[in-house]
Amino acid sequence: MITLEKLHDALYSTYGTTGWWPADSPDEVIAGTILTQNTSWTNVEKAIQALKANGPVTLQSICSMPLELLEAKIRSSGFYRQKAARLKDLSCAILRNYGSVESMAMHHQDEVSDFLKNIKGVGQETLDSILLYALGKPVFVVDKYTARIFQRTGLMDKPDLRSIKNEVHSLLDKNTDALKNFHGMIVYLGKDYCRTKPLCGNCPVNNLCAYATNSGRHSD
DNA sequence: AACCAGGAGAGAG
DNA sequence: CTCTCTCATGGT
Repeated sequence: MITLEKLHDALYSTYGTTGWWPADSPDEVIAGTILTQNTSWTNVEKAIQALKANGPVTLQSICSMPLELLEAKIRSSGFYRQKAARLKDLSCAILRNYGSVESMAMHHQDEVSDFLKNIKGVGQETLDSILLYALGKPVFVVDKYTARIFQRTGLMDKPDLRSIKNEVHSLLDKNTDALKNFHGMIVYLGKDYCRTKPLCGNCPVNNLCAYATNSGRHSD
């Protein structure tokens, strides 16, 4: 019988401190949250490199960039027309309302959430990723892998967003760094062992890789 | 060469 | 509220 704490500790003994989210600044985190939607991180990295070609990625530079140029730069991340329009709108909206990511971070979580939720392109996971990784709010980010792992390890019968969050929040309290790293370790688990090696023969964390991907599934 | 990647929104039932 | 379709590139 696995517990959430055991899962967390098993991951930690393998991955330790991951340093997730990889970005030079909170502004770059926000760009990344849009670009990575249903897209592999390697494709996102290329887009971010292109954005960085003439200086750091800032909301200001994205907001003032011509849409066509932004589309061209982020093309490698897929869905580039949608993403370019949404990323530009989001960047301008944050600047208009708060002036900067730093001053947005000083507002209360609920207020910022209400603001972001009403922007097209910001769904649940993107919202939580911005809250946690760009603003430092204590929110656990639940992605596809997380739900699968929680279900297939037997941690939960039918994991839904709310119950996953509740359990993790009660384990890690409001420890922002721990919340960042738990999600980071789950990303690493999927990235390192569950994509190119579907059978996950040498997964370092007991049988967890088999649970983290659609390939090599047992039963749902 | 099909299949999928850290999703989100619009429309239908 | 729960499906289903669409958006699109790049790696395996």
